Amino acid sequence: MNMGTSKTSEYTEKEIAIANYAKALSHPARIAILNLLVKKQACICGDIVDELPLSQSTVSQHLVKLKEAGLIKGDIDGASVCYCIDEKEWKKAMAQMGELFQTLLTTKVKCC
Amino acid sequence: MNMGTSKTSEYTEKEIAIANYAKALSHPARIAILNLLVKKQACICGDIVDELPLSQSTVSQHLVKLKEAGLIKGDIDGASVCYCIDEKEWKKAMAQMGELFQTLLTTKVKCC
DNA sequence: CATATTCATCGTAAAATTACGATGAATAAT
DNA sequence: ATTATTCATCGTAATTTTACGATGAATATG
Repeated sequence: MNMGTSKTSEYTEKEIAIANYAKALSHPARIAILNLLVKKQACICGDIVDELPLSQSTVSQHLVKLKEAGLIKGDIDGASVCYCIDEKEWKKAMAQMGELFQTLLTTKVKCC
Repeated sequence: MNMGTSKTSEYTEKEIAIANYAKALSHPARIAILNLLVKKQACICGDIVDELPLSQSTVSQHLVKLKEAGLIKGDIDGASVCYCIDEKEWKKAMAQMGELFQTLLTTKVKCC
């Protein structure tokens, strides 16, 4: 029995990509950082630390995760660093997530 | 110095809500489950296990997390359970996440 | 040059997440 | 009634995440 077994051994690229973006957004501190970057309408740096209930090193780690996910970029500007939304990458991210959202929103569910 | 200290001791409700939704989506298995629920256009149950590279108990745990986040619902149907997208809750979730996305997309960043 | 500021990184500890097998409860089938 | 199927939960181990202080590199300021 069980001839047509189709247990996948991996996930699709898309699934992994979306999960990674979601992971980058899965902590309130990182959402707060993104909001700060927009609200201040300027590339703040250590100011982020002042606005969050976290130490400098912890904030730095969150910034690394946002950078790794490609959601923000940080340019060195003298002694300080200028962080801001990476518009181009952000759009790519949102396009991928939006695709999933749209599918789930528009597909008519007819059960339960 | 530092008179106007405004280090927040907490995050906003919105930040926490968005982070929670993102956390629910932060694992490829859970993205795959959502896609399966849509693709099959029917409330599958243990079939999910056959399609994923995970054990039954692990899949069950992922389903719990999706349920806790309010993204899916599961109705008991005899011996099996019928899972499907919770349309109403899903729309609420997407509205909240979409709000953040829109803000970050439309706000003109003028730095870096 | 000496000192201060800004930020990243290292080491470490605590907590959360992920995954599995084993077990059990509930319903269905024989 | 017995047996099989479906799913949740428990216990546990391995890994990842979160957070902090300490330290260090780089630039700016005195």
